[in-house]
Amino acid sequence: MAREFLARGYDATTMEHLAAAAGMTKSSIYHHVSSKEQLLQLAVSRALDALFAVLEEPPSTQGPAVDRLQHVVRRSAEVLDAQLPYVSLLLRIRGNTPVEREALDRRREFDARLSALVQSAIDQGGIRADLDPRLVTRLLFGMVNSVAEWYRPGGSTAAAEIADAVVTLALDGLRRTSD
Amino acid sequence: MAREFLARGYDATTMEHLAAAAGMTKSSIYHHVSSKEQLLQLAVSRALDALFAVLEEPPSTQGPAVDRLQHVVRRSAEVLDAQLPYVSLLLRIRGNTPVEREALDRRREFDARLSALVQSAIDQGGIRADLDPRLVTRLLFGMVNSVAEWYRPGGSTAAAEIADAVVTLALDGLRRTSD
DNA sequence: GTCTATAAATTGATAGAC
DNA sequence: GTCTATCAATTTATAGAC
Repeated sequence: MAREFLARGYDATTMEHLAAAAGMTKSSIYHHVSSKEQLLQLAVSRALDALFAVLEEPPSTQGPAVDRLQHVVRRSAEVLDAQLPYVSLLLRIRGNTPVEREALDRRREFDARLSALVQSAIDQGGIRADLDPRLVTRLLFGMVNSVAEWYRPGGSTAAAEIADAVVTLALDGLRRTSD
Repeated sequence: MAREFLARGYDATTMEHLAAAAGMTKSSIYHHVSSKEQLLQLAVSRALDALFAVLEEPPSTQGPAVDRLQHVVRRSAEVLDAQLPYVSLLLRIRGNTPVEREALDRRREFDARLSALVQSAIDQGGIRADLDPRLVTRLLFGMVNSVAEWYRPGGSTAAAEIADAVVTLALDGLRRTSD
């Protein structure tokens, strides 16, 4: 279901598309859900729940902020892998309807939590202080989220490799490492 | 026009929306263009032309690959600033129609050029060699492109500051710089 | 070039049988 | 729970006057 939205985008996916993919007719779908928008609601809630859960994991709540940040970055990439269609849907929301706007509100709350984490890491001297924390947060998780644009589970690139690359690139950069 | 698409997304923007924004009626628009999809065509072509132009600028074609890469990253961020609605539209294309698929083809060609540049930088020892070049390219320009999700010209963050932050973060990373 | 219709197709959703 | 209609609204696009 969310796979159909992933392929074409929410607006371009019709109930007819969903019905064909589910092997039933349009009207049968309405026996299970009340509207197309409710499907969107369910999907983005699933994504948001998974993302917020990362913030509650012990490694995200204990220890130096840099380590916690690193853990959140890595786990966010893994959530993207495990919940790809749902997270993609969330990332593409524009706020066109009440349901979308509520999802955007929750997402902004999540982003604020990330931003606070980056700020803590700076305050503790764990990461460089010469860049705007808000900007760093956006670029860092923009990089993580961009994975949703091309990653497909089961492809040639494993989720763990991606998570490692993101963390390495974000923390140490591309510059030739010593030598 | 492309601003309307930027706000709601292409599919969710109706000819009525465009007409209201342009201060005329729906039918008047059809005096200037032949279809809604032609508007998309014009917009994404503009974005692609601007991006490909960056690759032809002398600093992109001369000198060490790292420097050329750095220039392309910085200029791509600037194109995003100057052509935000058009580039956003391009980035959101899913390939639902022939026009969209053609745009995706051109974009893939652009991505291949970027990937070749990253490969050169690795070959010349300008950037670390322990990460997959294809993956690095995707993450690097995923970070650049993610700026389209939140950046609005005239806001508090200047285009130059963003371009600097992207280059710094990508090349040197977040880790506390010496000391 | 812009307007008022209006056509033609698509699409989200419902009614009611089985 | 799934089906066959079918509705009602939306929306892209056209016709033709001014």
